[in-house]
Amino acid sequence: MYGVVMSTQERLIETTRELLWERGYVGTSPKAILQRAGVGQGSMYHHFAGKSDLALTAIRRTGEEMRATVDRLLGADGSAYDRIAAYLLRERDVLRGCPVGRLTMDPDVIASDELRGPVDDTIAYVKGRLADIVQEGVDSGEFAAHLVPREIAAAVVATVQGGYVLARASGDTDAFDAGVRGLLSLLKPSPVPTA
Amino acid sequence: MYGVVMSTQERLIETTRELLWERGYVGTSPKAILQRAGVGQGSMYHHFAGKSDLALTAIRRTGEEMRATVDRLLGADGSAYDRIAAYLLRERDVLRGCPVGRLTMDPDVIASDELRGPVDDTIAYVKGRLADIVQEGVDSGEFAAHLVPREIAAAVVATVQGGYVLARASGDTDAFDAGVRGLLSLLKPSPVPTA
DNA sequence: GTCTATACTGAGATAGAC
DNA sequence: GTCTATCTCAGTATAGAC
Repeated sequence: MYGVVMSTQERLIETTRELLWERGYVGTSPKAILQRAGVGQGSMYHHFAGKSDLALTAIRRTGEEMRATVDRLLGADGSAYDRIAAYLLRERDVLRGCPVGRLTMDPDVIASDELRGPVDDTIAYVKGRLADIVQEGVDSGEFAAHLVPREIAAAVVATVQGGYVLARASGDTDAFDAGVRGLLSLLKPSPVPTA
Repeated sequence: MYGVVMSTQERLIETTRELLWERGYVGTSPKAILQRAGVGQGSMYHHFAGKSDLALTAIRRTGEEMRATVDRLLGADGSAYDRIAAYLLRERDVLRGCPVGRLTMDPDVIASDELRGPVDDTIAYVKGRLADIVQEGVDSGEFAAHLVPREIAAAVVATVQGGYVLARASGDTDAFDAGVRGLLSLLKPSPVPTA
């Protein structure tokens, strides 16, 4: 990506993705986007209808990227536990938070069905994929039969999203890691005493 | 609280608490506060140095309130599991999110050690109290000995904070409840086969 | 203490030249 | 397509009257 010459339109989208991640929708002004992208006002209003239209394009792309990442992590080999652990333990820039989840705290995003749409879809997709894995684990006997896949999946995604909150509150990534380790310790299939 | 006559200063603080909860720090303007409080500009700058000073006062109070709530829930009778469940299952206005946790997504709050301070302190306090309960549960044999109290506490708080994200993304409180139930199903002490 | 008036910058969008 | 005016209103704060 770096060093690649991007079209003006691409630069606007990528810059908007960065700023939405850093500052959210309310905290991101068209002027800030244009300055960072090194583009004039006219270009933005030529390619996009306005701030919300540009943001929608950026959010959709970020959502697509996240699905691809999740597919890669959860589609790998290994037990159900291993794949869930891979999702939880993946390298992250923890203090930056989640580029999708953070938008749920944005009042203007939540107030707009159009902007909230891709956020909702992306998170629902991740939960669904995780629920599939948990179901596999239950079916194979790896996980206890009483576990409800969509509930475990929700807990897993919530731990990640909440982990960002803990880490950003303290300014320390350890808080994120602690939560993840706690969940994994609860999820770990105990070696069944077959005696 | 309702119907009680509040001083102008009190009205400013309470209104700011509301708006910070609804819209965050970046999304809350002094003008919006003044209009909702029905107060003129002068009063605000008489009692407070500016937006950040007023916000700091409001955040501190919200943090105190949260500690009191947590003390009440975790100080009740019952097993460790029961008290943690009480915390997780307490009545909440889920779609509003957490008035403290949401501030961690606010770039201006995170950029200011002064504003982030009470947010960090409050969340650390909740984690600490929960860790105490988990430690009790481990000591009494209610929880497995390999569980690390501060990790389980982090997972519990993260599930709540992340649950808000899931619920707000979908516009449905069920997503929050699912995550909480998932975590509780993992945490539930299995009836030990004493045979 | 509280109010209104004023000031200045930024947010968000439009108009029109090149 | 991209740029630079220009416009209107909101954000944040100060000044000074009552």
